[in-house]
Amino acid sequence: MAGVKRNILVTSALPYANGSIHIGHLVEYIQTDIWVRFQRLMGHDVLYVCGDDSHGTPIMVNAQKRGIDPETFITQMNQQHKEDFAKFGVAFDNFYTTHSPLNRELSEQIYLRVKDAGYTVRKEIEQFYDPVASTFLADRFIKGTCPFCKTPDQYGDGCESCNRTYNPTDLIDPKSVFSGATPVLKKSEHIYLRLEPARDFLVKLYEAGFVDPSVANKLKEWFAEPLRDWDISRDARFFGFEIPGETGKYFYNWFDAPIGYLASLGNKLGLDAAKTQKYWNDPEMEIFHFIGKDIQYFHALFWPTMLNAAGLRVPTKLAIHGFLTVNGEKMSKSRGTFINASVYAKHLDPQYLRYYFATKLGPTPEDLDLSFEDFAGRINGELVNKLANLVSRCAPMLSRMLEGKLGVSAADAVPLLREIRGAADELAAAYDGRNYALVTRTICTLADKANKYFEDQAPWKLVKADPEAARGVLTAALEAGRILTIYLKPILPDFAAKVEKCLVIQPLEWDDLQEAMEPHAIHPFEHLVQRLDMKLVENMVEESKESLSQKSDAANQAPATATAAGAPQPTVTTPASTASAKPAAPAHPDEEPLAPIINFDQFLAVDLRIARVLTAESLEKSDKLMKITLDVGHLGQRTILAGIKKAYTPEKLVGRLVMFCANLAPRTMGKFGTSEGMICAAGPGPVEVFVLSPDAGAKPGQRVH
RNA sequence: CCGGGGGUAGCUCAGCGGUUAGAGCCGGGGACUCAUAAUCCCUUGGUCGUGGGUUCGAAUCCCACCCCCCGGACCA
Repeated sequence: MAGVKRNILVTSALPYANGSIHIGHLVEYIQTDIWVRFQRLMGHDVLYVCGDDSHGTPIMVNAQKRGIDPETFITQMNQQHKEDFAKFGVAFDNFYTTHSPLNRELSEQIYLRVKDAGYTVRKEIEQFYDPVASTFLADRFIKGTCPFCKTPDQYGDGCESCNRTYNPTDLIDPKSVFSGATPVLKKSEHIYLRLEPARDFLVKLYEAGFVDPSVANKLKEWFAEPLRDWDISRDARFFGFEIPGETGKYFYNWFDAPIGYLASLGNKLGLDAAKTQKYWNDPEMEIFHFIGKDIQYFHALFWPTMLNAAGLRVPTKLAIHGFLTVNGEKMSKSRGTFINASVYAKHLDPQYLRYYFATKLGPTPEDLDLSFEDFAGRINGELVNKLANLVSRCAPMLSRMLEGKLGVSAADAVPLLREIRGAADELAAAYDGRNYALVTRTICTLADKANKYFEDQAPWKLVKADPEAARGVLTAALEAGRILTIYLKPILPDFAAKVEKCLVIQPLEWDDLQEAMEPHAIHPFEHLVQRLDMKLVENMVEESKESLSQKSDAANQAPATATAAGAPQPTVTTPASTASAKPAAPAHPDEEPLAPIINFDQFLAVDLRIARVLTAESLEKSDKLMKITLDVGHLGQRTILAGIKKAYTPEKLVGRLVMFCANLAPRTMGKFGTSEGMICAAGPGPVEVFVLSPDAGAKPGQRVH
């Protein structure tokens, strides 16, 4: 059955050591863990390694905020991550960190070979520089006034008040956080990884099954244009590894992060850098990376290019999953659906989530939804009522009425048991192909049949007339339960352990499904899973809402732009950009914080006016843009492009009075033209937008005071 | 607007060229009492997003359109 013994290295993406693990991340780790447990159950050799992505500016900043050094911070996060994963049964062979001597050595060696192979190029770019501290400044180390809302003291990558993102060059009155000096633009040389030389290699790789065909199609879109070089260096004041042969230059953390897979492997096996690479290169070993679709770029484009250029083998396959939504929407802190792993585990059995995700996971990178209603239905209706019930109704009866002794399966159960055993190959193929939804569906169908068999035989009646016949029925039903437990074991290891204990059998392997149990005595039954009470879900949601107010806990607040973003977080980078790991804030938070206090002069600086909408036109080629002309009385007419298309039709706007900002600098918006001001509206957008109007009597052109 | 995925019973989904379209849950009726009020039987419920086309035959292939989700552009 097991066939040839496989040697497999499996990884999950490295979570970023800047925030806690949440249920979005868990999709990936649970998916991977189930696959690993399945392969082991089949008797294959599997190493499952992972670790934290521990480098980068956000980590520096976060550590600084807490008044600790980055090393201490990432050590704490590493511990927390390990604990969280353990709660969910995610059984890594090793959970390491990219901030380790082995990873440094590997990164240096791989880099030097990539460089020697001609895959790097130096380019000069302009960047802010602190002339007093003599250091280049990453976005996070520049503060200034937000160019949009004028809030002072904002970081160089985005405003915490209005949540808009921008470049540090856009800031008004920028200052270095180190010296307070005004940064100057200074040229800096960055090192880039060239991708174009790897073009043919990559295309062939995709065609050879590196990814599933549906994914390959998407990847090939990138090849329509020349592949742009990837910036892999960061200038000093960076938490990471210095690039060999350079001064003040560090590896961008996305360069050393995937190398962390090798480091974790080598660390597990006690190998040095050279031996780790040799081990990695073993052609007999399969390598599977489980990742989210948000980091396809890195794993399908950069990573194979790096490996190939460095003379290392490329992984066998990328297993890509989609994002998690909760109740059909993105996880939301204010709704309490942004649920941290530790909070979940406090309220609910982690097995529920493993089972539920399994019922939803297929081989494609489709998004999956955690609907609480569906969740409770699955757990109670399938896991408890079907699966657990089968053992739960047999074992106690056997103990109470038949001395707890198993006999020989009743003859009339032969077709049932044959059918259940017959599903083994189909189930194994489904597991191997990551089609867990099919696995659970199939198992449930078989459990239904076993329950029906039990019902038809009515052993509770039979036991009075013919105890031995009843023993045969109970034995058969428990045999069915045992085989189904083998099938479920990768998903529900705890459940399986309890069944093994109750039936007094050795830890189950896939091959054990062939042979029936010998007659023997069983142990008293204990519940395999508790019924799920919706009240517990509500409690969990409540606590998740509360943690929103704990602003002090920066780790919990940190946007999950981890290497392993299992959550519906915005994609952080593009393949061509000089990607900085800046967290992209949601378009509008549900509850915007109060902006800092301004003085009267600052208020006066904003010239708000009343205007009448003359024309309004929805722009065809824009998702949300509307072109509006305003009559502003003595100030003449204005054309404004406003992002309110999803909320308003032209008819609803023409003729009405609105309030708008008249002294905002004109802004060119792509191909759509220039916007001369901004119409005032409230709401989180883009659908919920509410344009403001004055009471009757106001005239176009009047200023709002 | 561009790219990707999807629209099948109230809900979650399977089926992806071949008999009268399926499952689980939910609803309704009944049976049973071993079991975590679980189980078993019966049952209501669908113009398979819309309109064309190809075919002896289409939920399944092709074209157009509508709607939803995910990226992107753009916006905020």
